[in-house]
Amino acid sequence: MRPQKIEEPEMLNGFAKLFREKGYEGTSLAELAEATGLKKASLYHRFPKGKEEMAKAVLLNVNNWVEEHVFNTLTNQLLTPEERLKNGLRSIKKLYDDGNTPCLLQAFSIQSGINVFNQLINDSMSYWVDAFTNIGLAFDLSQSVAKEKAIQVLIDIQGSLVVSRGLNNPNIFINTLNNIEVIYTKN
Amino acid sequence: MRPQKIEEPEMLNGFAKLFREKGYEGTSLAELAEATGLKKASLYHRFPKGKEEMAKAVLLNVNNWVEEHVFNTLTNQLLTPEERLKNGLRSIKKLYDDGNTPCLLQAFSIQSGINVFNQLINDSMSYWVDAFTNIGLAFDLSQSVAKEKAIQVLIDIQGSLVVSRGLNNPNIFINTLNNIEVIYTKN
DNA sequence: GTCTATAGCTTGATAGAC
DNA sequence: GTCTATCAAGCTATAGAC
Repeated sequence: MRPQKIEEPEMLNGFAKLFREKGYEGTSLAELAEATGLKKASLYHRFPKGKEEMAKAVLLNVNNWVEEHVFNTLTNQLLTPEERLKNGLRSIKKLYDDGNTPCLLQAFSIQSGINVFNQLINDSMSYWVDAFTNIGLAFDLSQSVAKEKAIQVLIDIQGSLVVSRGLNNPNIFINTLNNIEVIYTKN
Repeated sequence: MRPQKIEEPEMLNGFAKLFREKGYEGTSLAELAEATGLKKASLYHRFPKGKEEMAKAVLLNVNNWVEEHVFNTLTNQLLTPEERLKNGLRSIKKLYDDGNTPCLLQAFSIQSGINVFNQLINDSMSYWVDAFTNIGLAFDLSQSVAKEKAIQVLIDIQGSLVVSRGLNNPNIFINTLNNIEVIYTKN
C-alpha cells in the first residue's frame, strides 16, 4: 500500500474541528478539502457517500476516543473510584479543550431535513450516561440514584459548554467539571 | 396603511421555528418564504439586509417575549419570591414547549464564518443570569451566591434541553425545571 | 489515489412590472 | 407591498485522465 498524502486519523481531527464550530450544514466540502490539503474529488475516493459519510466517520472517531479515554478510565477496576473519576474528568477537560471547543453532538443535532444523525447522537449520549452510572455504582450508589446523577452530570457538561461559549468564559466549564467530583464524593 | 398578507409577529414566530430546528445555515430563504406564504422578493421588502436581518429580528422578538414573561415575572415586586419563581419557570416551560423545542441561542451559536450573533447571544445569556440573580437576592442570598446559582440555573436549562433532545426524552427538561425550584427554596 | 474539469442544482440577493 | 424573472456564486457530487 503506497503512502497516502494524509492519514485518516489526522483527517478526521481536521473534519471534527470544522464540524464542531460550523455544524453540518455550515461546513462545505471546499472547507473539508482545504483542511486536508486534498481536492474535493479525492475526498470522494475515501468517502464515496460524501459529506454524510465524513460526518459519521468523525462521530465514530470521537466515540472511539471517548471509549478509550473516558469510559475505560471510569470503569478501570485497577483504580480506586476517586482515581477513576479524577482521570476521567481530566480526559473530558481535554476533549473539550478546557471549555473552548463545542460538543460535536450539539453541532450535529442542529441541521436541516430529517436528522440522520439522531440515532448516533442518542447512542452516544446513552453511552455517556452508562459510563457515569458505572462510576456512581463504584461510589456505592443504588442503580437508580447512580443513573439520575449520571444524567445530571451530562446536563452539567453540555450546559456548561453552551453557557461558557455564550458568555465567552471557559472557566464556567472548568468549574463545572470540578464540581462534578464533589457531586460523587460528598455523600 | 393597507393590510399586509401576514403580520410581522406571526412571521417571526414562523422564522423562529425554522431557525431553532435547522440553525442559521441550515435554514434557506426558500423555506423562510414558504413559512410566510410570501415570495422571496417580498421578504426583502421587509428585511432589506436579507437573512441576517431576519435572524436578528427573530432574536430580538424572542428577547422581548422573555423580558415580558420571564424577567418581568421573576422581578415582580407584587408577588412573593416563591410565586415569582413558580410563574417564571412556568413561562420558561412554555418557551421551550415542555422541552420539545431547541434554544435559539444554541442554534445560532453554531454557524460558518465569524459569528455575527455572538454579541447578541452573549447579551441574551447575561440577561438570563441577571434575571435569576435577581430572584436569588429575593431569597436573601448574597450577591455572589445569587449569581453563582443563576449561572447554574442557566447551565441546567441549556444542558437539559440538549440532553432531552439527544436522549429523546423531554421529561429530563421538565424534571430539571422542577428541581430549580428546589435549588432556591431548600436553603 | 489524486487530479482537472464540469455537471446540475440551490443558494442569497436584485431588477423592475404591477 | 407583492409579484415574476433572473443573476452570479456557491453547493454537492461525478467523470475520466494520469
